[in-house]
Amino acid sequence: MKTHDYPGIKDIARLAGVSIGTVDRALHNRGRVACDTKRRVEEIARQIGYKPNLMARSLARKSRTTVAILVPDPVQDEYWQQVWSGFESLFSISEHQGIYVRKFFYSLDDQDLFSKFAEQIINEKPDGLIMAPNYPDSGLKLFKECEKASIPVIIFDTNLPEINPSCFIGTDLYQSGMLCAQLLEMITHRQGNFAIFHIDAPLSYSHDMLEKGKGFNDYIKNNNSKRSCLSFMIDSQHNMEAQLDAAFKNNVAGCFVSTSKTWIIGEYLKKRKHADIKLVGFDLILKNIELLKEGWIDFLINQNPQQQARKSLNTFINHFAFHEEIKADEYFPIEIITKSNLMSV
Amino acid sequence: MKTHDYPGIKDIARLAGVSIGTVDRALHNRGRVACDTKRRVEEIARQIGYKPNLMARSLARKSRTTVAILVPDPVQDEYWQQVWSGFESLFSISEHQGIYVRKFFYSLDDQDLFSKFAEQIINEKPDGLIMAPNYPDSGLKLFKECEKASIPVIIFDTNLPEINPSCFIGTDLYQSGMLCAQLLEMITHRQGNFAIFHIDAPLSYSHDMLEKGKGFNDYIKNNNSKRSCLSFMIDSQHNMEAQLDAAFKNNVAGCFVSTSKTWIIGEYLKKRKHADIKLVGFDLILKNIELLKEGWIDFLINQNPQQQARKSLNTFINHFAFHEEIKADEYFPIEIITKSNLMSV
DNA sequence: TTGAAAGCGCTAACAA
DNA sequence: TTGTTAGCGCTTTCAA
Repeated sequence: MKTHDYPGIKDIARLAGVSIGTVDRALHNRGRVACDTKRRVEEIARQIGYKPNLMARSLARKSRTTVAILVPDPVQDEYWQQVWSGFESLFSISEHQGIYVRKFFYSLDDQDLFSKFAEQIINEKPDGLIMAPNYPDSGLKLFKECEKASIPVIIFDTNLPEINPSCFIGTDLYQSGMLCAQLLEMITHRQGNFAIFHIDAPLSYSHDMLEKGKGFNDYIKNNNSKRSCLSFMIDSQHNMEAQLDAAFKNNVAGCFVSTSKTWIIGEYLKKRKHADIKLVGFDLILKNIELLKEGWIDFLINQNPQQQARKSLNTFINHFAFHEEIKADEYFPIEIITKSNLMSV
Repeated sequence: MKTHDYPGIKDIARLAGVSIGTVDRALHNRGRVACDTKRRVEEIARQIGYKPNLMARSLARKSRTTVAILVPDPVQDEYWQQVWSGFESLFSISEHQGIYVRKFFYSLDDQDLFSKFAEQIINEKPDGLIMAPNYPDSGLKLFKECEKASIPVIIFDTNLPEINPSCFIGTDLYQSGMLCAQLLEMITHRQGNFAIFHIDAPLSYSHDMLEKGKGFNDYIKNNNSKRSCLSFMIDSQHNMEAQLDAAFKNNVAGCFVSTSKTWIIGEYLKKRKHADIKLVGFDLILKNIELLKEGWIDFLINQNPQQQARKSLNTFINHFAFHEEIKADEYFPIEIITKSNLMSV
């Protein structure tokens, strides 16, 4: 370890012939500094290439920051589990920077809980909020109240289109629908139609599904495909097989599932031995991975839940600890996963 | 900002009835502490959930760390430019943590320079080294000397198979060859052979190319494809078109290029209007991206140069600043890029 | 408008 | 084996 010394506020003070207190005030526009000294100090700081030591700064400031995270309960499903593990992976670093996380887990079928937490968050006045607005109305309301309280908000996973500019971190749903269409088109050799399956659409997901479906449809329409797209809403709780049997009567050559429930169609294809029907869908959850390996699912789109989560929290770390600005929307790469690149994820 | 107070070393001292000096020694096994007090202090620390304040620690230690980075010159090509921009993106953070980077750029066709830098690095004794061992022999030698000097080394981008265990950060070349074969197989509808192109193989890249080619070949062999694989070494400087014309006489239905020079084949296909020949290759460089958009390249494999670089430097940041262990080999996800997910990267 | 000084939580040198 | 103390570079309060 070398002791590579950088100029500090003390050096500036010496060179400018003032005290460190004055330097501090001059550099931070805290007023009460003669215009003249201020200029001199700034000039010297620039000349010697002064960079504040941020560790010392936050030590001295003794500032502790709270970031609230409002997301679906990870015990509920694997996708949100992956999200949470992404957040967790940064907790040690964030705490080292004096940034503490307050978590709020709502249920995907309990809008009231979401609203209750929204209220609680407003009351607790955190320094930042990361939220997955699965309930767009309540989400929008919370966003606006945070705005009023000037609490920065990162919108996570699903965007709120009403807000502009916002800071969204997630994937472009429409685009990922297009991508699935392209892939399906590329790998489907035989003639036939494409089927879009929306499985078990709860209120809190319907927006996502439709957006993806739209992307899929538009790609097919705009790329002079000879195929038609048929959409099916499937309720996996009641008579699912009958619903699927009916759907597959339409000469289906390729399927697109708009959610992680891709495995439901995969298992159906396996059971019915439809080896020549292609299937693409979403998310690297265990059941999907299994079917991908076996060849019943051809492509999975990975929305990169861990990384999205890390990026979100990291944005706040950089903001609060390093005073970087929070940039506007950041769309995440849409990852294509197939048998051969699965293990590398 | 709230002032959420955490227990510190002072609290432990008070509770244990000793001085903070003793607590410090007890917690850091610096010896010279009665076995008894040590246990007591540790117990109390555990009970009150003591976590050291790392900012204060590094401030007090005043330790400055140097990490050497030995990579090809970014002005030479776009791929290494992307790598370097990945490193750069962490410089502000790393400096905040007292970690300073010393850079060494060698040329891809100048082994001597690599060796010269290797020597220089050994002399300067940095606290860590990140190197892309494009010249395996010299690279291996440097690695061993660092080992002797107990300087941790991260092997970047290309692995040195002789070293085990090492800390490699990059993609699995063999696996990415397999992936390309799978993709090509999926999208090639018509009959015909697959051509593997190794373009302008300098000494410093041949290992990579061969490894990818092997993966490609093995996939085709082991997945009862009816196709054969033909390998071609192309020298783009002399009579390239003739070489390619000769190659394409072999009823080629799909092409695989083992490097970023995929665009060379793409441009050839475009010129000869071979719209029905599929093409997959590597790296998101501008010329490739253009041809991907136009449809002359079907898939590109992204080795994620920026992210690999970030990960490498980040590993050292976590090591030196947060005292995390450096984990063994870390293979990076192999990203599949096609027209529809291109902009999201 | 300025300077002096205390202290953030920890390390490390020195004294006891 | 232990306690004391002087910093690390910066912020902030108080007095001048």
